[in-house]
Amino acid sequence: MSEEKKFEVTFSEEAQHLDEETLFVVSQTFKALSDPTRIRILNLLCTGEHSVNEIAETLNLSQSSVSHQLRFLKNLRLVKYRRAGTTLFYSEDDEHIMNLLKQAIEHAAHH
Amino acid sequence: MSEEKKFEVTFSEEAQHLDEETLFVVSQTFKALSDPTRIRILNLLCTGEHSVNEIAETLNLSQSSVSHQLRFLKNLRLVKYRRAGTTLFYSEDDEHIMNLLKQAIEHAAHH
DNA sequence: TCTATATATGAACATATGCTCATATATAGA
DNA sequence: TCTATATATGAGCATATGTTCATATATAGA
Repeated sequence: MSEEKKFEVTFSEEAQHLDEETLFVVSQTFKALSDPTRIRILNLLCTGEHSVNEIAETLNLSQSSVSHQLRFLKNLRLVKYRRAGTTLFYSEDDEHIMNLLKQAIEHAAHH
Repeated sequence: MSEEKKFEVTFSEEAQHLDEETLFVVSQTFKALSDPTRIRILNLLCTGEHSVNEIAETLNLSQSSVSHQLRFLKNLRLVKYRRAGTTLFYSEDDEHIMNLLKQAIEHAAHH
């Protein structure tokens, strides 16, 4: 059985002013979540940390492709890594954004 | 003062199985939210319905560009429209996804 | 029907994106 | 230091994306 958690999400009903920087950050964040490969990687990282090769093998992707995408996600601080010898274990680094992803998956899966 | 609302968001802690269709829908949805122009349009529609020209003038965009983007958003059922003579009033059509956008904006604006 | 206004559409173009391939870098062990 | 393993990186390429421009369509009124 999967454990469940509840989050309280508060936001304004009105349109918010969008300055250049906020607009850029929001668009970049959603861009990160708009690619099937990155979605699969992040969804896998929901289960805990994984090395680059583990990710590549589990998702049937090339090592290079995974590494490129992890760099992308790391630049946006959506993932982080821990080194153990020559192996890098990647994991989530933004609980809030991961919640957005999970919400979208549930929304899509149930409709 | 802006009115506030609270939503309870429930989701699994575990990675969810992602079938092809869910993956496609999720990526398409986030792709819709990954472009600054579409974000600005959706953010404006948070304040209620607006005609194409109103949107174009308010956001300083070309009529053509707005129309193209609205078609994109309409195909994904994120917006809908109501006709009044020759004018089309567009408005939100997916409360859940709009909530994701608002959450992301708040997240970005407060960091 | 003719005209004006509002919106939609398609082509063309420049830029962005994601992948592969080859290779570079980094760490650990012999 | 030499080798093996793990990961990162850059170039090149095919495709996707967002805008503009010109034009088409649709509705209302005279």
